[in-house]
Amino acid sequence: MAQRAKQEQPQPPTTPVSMADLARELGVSMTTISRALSDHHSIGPATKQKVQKLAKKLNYQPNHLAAALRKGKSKLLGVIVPYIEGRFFPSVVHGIESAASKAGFSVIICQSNEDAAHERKNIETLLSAQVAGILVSVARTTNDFRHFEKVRKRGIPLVFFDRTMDSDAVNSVVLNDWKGGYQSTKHLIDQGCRRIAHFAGLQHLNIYRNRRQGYLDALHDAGLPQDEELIVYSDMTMEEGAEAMRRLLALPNPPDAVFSAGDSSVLGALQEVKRQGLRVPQDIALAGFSNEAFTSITEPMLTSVDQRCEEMGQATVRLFLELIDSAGGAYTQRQVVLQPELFVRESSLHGAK
Amino acid sequence: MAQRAKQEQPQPPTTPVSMADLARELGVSMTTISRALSDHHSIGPATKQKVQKLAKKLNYQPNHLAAALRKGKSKLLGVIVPYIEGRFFPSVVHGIESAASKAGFSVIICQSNEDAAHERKNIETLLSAQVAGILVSVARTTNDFRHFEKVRKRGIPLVFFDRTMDSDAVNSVVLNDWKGGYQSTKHLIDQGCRRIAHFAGLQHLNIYRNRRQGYLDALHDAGLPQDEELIVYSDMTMEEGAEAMRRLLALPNPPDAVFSAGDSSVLGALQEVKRQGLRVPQDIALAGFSNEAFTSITEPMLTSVDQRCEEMGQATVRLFLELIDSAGGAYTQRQVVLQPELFVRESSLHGAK
DNA sequence: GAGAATTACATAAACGATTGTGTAAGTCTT
DNA sequence: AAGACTTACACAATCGTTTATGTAATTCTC
Repeated sequence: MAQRAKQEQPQPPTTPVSMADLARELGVSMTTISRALSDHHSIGPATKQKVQKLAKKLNYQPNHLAAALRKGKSKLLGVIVPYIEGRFFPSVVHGIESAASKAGFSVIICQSNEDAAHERKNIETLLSAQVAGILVSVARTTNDFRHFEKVRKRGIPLVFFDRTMDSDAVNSVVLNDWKGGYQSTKHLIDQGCRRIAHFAGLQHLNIYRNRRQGYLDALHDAGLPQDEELIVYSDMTMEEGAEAMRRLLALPNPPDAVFSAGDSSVLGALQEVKRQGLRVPQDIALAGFSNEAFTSITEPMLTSVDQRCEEMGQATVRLFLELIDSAGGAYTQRQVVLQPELFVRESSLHGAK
Repeated sequence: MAQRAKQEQPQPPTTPVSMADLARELGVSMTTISRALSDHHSIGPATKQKVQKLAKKLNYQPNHLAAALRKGKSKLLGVIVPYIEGRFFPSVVHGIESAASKAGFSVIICQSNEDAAHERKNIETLLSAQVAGILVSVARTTNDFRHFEKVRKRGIPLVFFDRTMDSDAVNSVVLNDWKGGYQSTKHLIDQGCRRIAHFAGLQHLNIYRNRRQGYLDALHDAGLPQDEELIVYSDMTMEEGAEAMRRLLALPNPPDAVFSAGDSSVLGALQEVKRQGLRVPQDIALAGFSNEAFTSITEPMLTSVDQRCEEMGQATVRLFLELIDSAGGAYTQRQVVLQPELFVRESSLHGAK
């Protein structure tokens, strides 16, 4: 049967040129092509020139998949975050992407949605994509860490950032959350506050546990009592912050300040305080954590601890790069700790009333 | 809690089991393994069972790279955004990742940093990673679109979202920005405003051009004059918003409202208005665009147009999936238009003064 | 019960790059 | 001038899948 002329085919997809094409064109072997392109010493400068010129001319695009398959390692970097919203994770991802891209890596993003099972799935996905490494901030619900063990067994660099495991046997990049809590609380004390409450997050996450400990230690160092009645545990949403504030203000002996481990909850608290006709910081001083964008547009502006989001992303990538460089010593585990920065704003400045 | 300080052996990385391993174990060919795992009809149910059971038992993880190499198409989806900050792009990416992941695709994120050259690089990177498709929101500086042409030539689905090309010959998912501008402006008119200014973005981007046109058309339909003096073009940062507001308020005949194509600039404007001792919305009503998180925590809260960020991400993935399904008709280009939603808040409500 | 269709599997060639090994020539050493 | 290097390249195996093409055995059709 005669084949009908395929007339107005909008354009058959052009297949990209391969190394074989270049080799044929120049009458040399594929070895030569491969080595010329990767600047191998065993290829003469003249040949290299020729090959590279032809590659430009034919617009040769290396197939990274093929290379990755052969070499067993791709130029892909897996990242798992609980979600991509708010200020923190988008900024960290921003930092990761920038640094990774500079080092020639592409990043694959996965969301765990704060779910441990989903996180396990993500690990599988990334492993079967043959990523060169995995950067992860663990989901809130993760309490079993065996899926991470598997990554290590495969010899693939694993770096935790921000939310990590309680172990020295991991690579991690974290903020000195303790210090953030300490500084913030000490600042409130310095402003004359004596009864400082704390909005605490879920205590199985290292970050919230450390912030709380910093708070407690600052109180202790100042000779102030530690009153569990003044610590409110929650997910620290705006609503929960407002609710917590209501509860605290109703105490017979209400606090004169709040240090919150999150910004949303302190925002809720601020609104509640204003709703009750009280003044910030005169009646109650406020300090938060995360330095969210909105902290500088509330009235009064909110004091908060900056988490160095972008630096954290970059540091995480740097650590990853170190790990693949030192293939031999890859089993030494390193912890990088970033220093927080306290941004003092109106909500805690008694002098600026 | 017991500290597991066990000295870790530098265990040699275990190599993952391959189909060959399964085949050897069962004494069948790799063909059988491959087909059993992909549920091919030519494999008997008993054999399928056996293979799948062994795969589970040995914890077989398919090497997607190899499959992708062979099939010429991977399960990777490339995404190029100008940056990952603020509300819009993180949310869209969030939507994209969720939808893609549901369809079995992993997403590779690239940032163009608003730079056309960088964007070209991103395209190369994604192509050589053999992605199955590319979703892109073009950089502000892009005015040459040839690099996108190359993607089409390769037969790889390309979908623009939000910021697109001026052409029907593309697949795109956009917001009805015109309508957002129109609704917003009409709302201000309905509130009694008669001299409405506009903060306009760079006019070579479709989104800002359309918002401006919506604004103009609403004025026209209401029989109001269009006064170029009241349109301020800028990058719409907070500072530029404040500056623009200053300029407008200094006019002999200042406006009684501002419709801004962005939220940051309207926030700057709000602060400037308050600084000058004027009241919002009584002296000047304000409306923005993007429905940023901060719009509901300013005082007064800011009216703004919601861009359906997450829906946009999901719709973009859906369109991509349609394209790869209908491999034949992949050349028909589709435009999906999402409808904006105006969130009316205090900054524009004269009745609620 | 002969031919067609279906079932159930195997063989082997891809996909596109990397790389250990082999082999000529040319250069250097002594 | 003989052995030791170095230079410059080719051969062919390899990474882990997919898949076109067999090839028997079984079942179905009329």
